[in-house]
Amino acid sequence: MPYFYYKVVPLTRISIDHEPYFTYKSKEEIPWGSLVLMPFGRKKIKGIALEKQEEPAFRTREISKIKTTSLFDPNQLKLAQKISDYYFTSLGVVLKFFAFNITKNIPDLPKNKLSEKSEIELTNAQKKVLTTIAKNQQKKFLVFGPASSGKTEIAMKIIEKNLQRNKQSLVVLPEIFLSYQEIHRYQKRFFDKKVALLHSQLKPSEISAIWTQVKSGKLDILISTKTGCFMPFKNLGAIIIDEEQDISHKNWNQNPKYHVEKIASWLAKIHQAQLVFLSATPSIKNYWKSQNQQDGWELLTLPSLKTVKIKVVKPEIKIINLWEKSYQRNGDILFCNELLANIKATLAKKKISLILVPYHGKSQAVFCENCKTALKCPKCGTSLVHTKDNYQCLHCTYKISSLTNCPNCKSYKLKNIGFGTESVATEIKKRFPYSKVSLVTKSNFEKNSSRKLLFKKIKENKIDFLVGNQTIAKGFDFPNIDLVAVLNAQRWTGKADFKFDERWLGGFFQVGGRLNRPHSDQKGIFYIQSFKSNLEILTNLKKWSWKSFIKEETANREALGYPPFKKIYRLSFKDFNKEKVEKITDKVYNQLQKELRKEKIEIFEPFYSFIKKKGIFWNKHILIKTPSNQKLPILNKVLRKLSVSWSIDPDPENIF
DNA sequence: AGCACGCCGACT
DNA sequence: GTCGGCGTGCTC
Repeated sequence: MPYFYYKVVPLTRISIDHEPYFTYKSKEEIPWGSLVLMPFGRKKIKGIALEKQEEPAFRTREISKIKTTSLFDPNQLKLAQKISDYYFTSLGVVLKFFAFNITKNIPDLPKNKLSEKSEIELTNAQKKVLTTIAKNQQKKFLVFGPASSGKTEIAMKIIEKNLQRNKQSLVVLPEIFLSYQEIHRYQKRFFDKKVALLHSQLKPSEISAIWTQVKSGKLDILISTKTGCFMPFKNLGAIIIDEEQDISHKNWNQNPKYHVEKIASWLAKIHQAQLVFLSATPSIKNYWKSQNQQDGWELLTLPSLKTVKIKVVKPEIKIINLWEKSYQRNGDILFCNELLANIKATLAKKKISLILVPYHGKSQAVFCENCKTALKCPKCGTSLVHTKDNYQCLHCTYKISSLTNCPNCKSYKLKNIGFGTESVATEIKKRFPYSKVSLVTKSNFEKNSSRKLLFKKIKENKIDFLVGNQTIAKGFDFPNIDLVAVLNAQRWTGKADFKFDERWLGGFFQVGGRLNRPHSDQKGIFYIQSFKSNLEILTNLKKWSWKSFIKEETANREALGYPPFKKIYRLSFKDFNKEKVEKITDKVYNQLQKELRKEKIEIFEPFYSFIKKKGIFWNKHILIKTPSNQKLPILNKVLRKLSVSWSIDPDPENIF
């Protein structure tokens, strides 16, 4: 029986300098883009079969099984190719992100039960923004507007236009479990359309249902995290990226270290789709690019709605320097007197106080009074966190019973230093015994049932205090939260990373934006307690002006040679053998210096990552700085030659 | 991830 | 010369 020969991409890590295609034979004909199983080396792995080939001169092996026919379409391959080139990751590894697990029995999409079509009349500013977007289909738009300035309304209007043209829309949100209230708005508005929600907690059959409808073009709107970009859109008309600055738009923990901004721009180009980014606190880089109309970016600014009809007042912002206050405190370092008084007043009004604490668990660290050391993770060397029932490492899976003695000197004199979310909740309960305190953790917020219960309680005013980590603050958008307090804000300072201030201050703007929602009678107060004296950048917060911070910070970036003024590459190498890590990173550093000496390229000596040893791995980085907006084919060539054990991030979000 | 191959140092 | 250790590159 004659064989058919196919070009196949094995879904595995292959040197990026090597051709990603291999030729396999098959007795059956295979449709383009099918997921197959085949032998590769001594293992059996998955691959994507592409075009038919002539019989080659070399030996070929046989495809063992066809798993899913036509799992990929040519547009997806085109996008994967782009990602592979830009992020120095082999095509096979990139294609894994597109290889959704499609089940045999595909259910129908769940019906949308909501049905309130609430349309708001647009302001002139919103109308102007919409006409500009409609006129320039090729551009990347950054819509910059403060909280409650009507950015979502812009997104919904764009989606509506695309529905009329029979085109699909993709809405990308950061961490979906923190965006439930936003998702609700889309579902309500488009109750009579096919809207699907894609996230990591769905069952394979549910993902298959979405995948099928995206591919057939039946699905109108896909609301998703960044993974939504890998779906097989039939006729994509618009991509909306909400909370453009959010860190979860970056795939930081695995290769390729992609950012949704890049993926979305390529996807938009392939489909000739509109591309719009929304933010109240845009990233320095993208704001600068849009302001200067670089790389196809365009800036659109929305004024606050207060200038129009809905009155939105900025929250009252109080910044407390705890050093100045500490001499007048009555043994109280958790809340200063002024904050305590306001908490009491909020409680009396039956409104909610949202208390944000930088540490998880019961303390900042666990300290042994006998040998005077803090309990450390034996694998990572970082402080262990005391939670409900154990001491655990936040960087790996290490945990020990909290009933233990000191692993160092066997003493039982273990003491909690400072406070964490759990101890603050306990303390509030102690001081206000009749109040209802709710401890919000990522895990109880991620669970659908517990989140719904919590939201219900909040709406019914059955909660007085919400206590949690700052990262969960953006999940709360309720009119009855009257006070927000950030305790020990200085915890977040001190790391000299280039995006540090942007993240730190941006977090406060987002938290503050939860107060004084439109149509509410909130008289929100926003407290920030801090021990640090570097409070200068907080003046921007007092002014409630992200724009003035951007101006300051852009000047810093330019002076210090950071993005967007310089481009940074971060090369990382990890291994369980410390000597090997040091030897190899030194060798590559010298090699890079030799090969790139003549170019306008700065190479920085290898240095250990912020967490020197993560689990069993030692981790070292090499930084490369180049002029931005300049193609450097030589650098590209050199980086492509690095061995597969290196990880390359061409736009790192942090350096250490 | 595991294996072949090739370069280089040590040794009968 | 030859054995073997290890680093590098390949896997249709």
